[in-house]
Amino acid sequence: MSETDKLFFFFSSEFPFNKEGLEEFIGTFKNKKYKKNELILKCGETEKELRFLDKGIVREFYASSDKEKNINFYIDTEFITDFSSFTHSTPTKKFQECLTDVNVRVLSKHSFLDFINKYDCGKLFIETIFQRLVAKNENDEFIHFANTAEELYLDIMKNKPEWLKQIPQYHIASYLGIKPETLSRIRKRI
Amino acid sequence: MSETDKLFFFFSSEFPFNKEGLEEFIGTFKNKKYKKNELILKCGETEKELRFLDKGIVREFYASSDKEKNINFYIDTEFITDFSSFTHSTPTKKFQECLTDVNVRVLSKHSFLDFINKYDCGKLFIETIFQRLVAKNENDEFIHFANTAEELYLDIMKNKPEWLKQIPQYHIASYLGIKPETLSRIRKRI
DNA sequence: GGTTTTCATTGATTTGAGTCAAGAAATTAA
DNA sequence: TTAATTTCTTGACTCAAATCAATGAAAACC
Repeated sequence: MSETDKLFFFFSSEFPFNKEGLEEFIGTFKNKKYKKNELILKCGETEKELRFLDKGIVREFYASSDKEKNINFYIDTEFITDFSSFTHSTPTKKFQECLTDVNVRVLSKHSFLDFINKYDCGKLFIETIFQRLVAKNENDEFIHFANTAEELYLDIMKNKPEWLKQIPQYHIASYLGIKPETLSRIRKRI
Repeated sequence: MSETDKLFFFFSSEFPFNKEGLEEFIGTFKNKKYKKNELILKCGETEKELRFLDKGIVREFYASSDKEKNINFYIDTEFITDFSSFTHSTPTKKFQECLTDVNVRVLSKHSFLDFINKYDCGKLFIETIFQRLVAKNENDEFIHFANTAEELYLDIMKNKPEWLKQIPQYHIASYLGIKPETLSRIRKRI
């Protein structure tokens, strides 16, 4: 499937766009490439573009002077924009780093705002995004409350097997909030 | 200030309503009272009303068979609805319990939808709510990443002193993710 | 006002994850 | 293919928080 087709497929199945709006929308995206280990987004920056992951793996994490914590991994084609930063023009608190070479499709905020003004579905898109973010955050919060690190790991085995195939274990450990040595011991137990 | 005035003040300062819409909106709220220790919301229920806290203290928490974790306390006048559950008619994962006698003002979902259809500002209200929820969730997530339990407690001392005056320490401990004995020892250190 | 219950503190002990360090395995580079 | 680097595993030890248990303080109740 071409990159444009993937975007089209993603949008038409996931978002309430009409065909006319969707085709114009996708046509305005541009290609962008990153090398493994490059940072796509840095804490303190303000999002100035919509970014759709087309190929490769991205980890998202918090970092301070003495530590890091992974909060998500992106493998499938999906948006990897910090929508809060994008929508309110506020600095992000997150980093995004390429775990492989990465292709993304990007749309400048300017183009996006033009689009919003022209089509109702653009506004609906942003609404939908925020509602889903709330649902995801609350679900994650509950999952972390209800499960131990070991249970979370079993959950990843079941529901995100591609993570375990393609992401180093020390990154998974950070995502689970434990040290790599501890994850190694959990794996031995299982 | 009367209860209606509080609602009016809250909305007009916080949300982009026009005066006409706002007055009609507030007029349709009804009063409701809860006793200390009563549950306002139970995991598994679906929100069928907008709920505005007018007086009293509410704790919000997750619970499973063997444990609980507090995730928020509400003291000031503000909405205490699970908007995800309300908007999507999905069961909530949260509990809300009164730590004191409580007065709330409620609006049925039916009345709210009527309102949405009549006034643009109603739609904007829900949009704003979700955008703020995302911002709050992300901020909380970062705060918990960057700080130890002791630092979080110092932060509460500084920014939420009313919590420490009015909420039992074992509930604060649960909010911080530690045991009451540990919080007691942290307090001795400070 | 006195009693009962709840909440907070303190001490002694246990426990599970972190730390440190070494070596094995796997991946990448030459 | 071999060498170099990175990642994963394993063991010994440390430490911070949980647990267990008892007491003291405060609040709620009659």
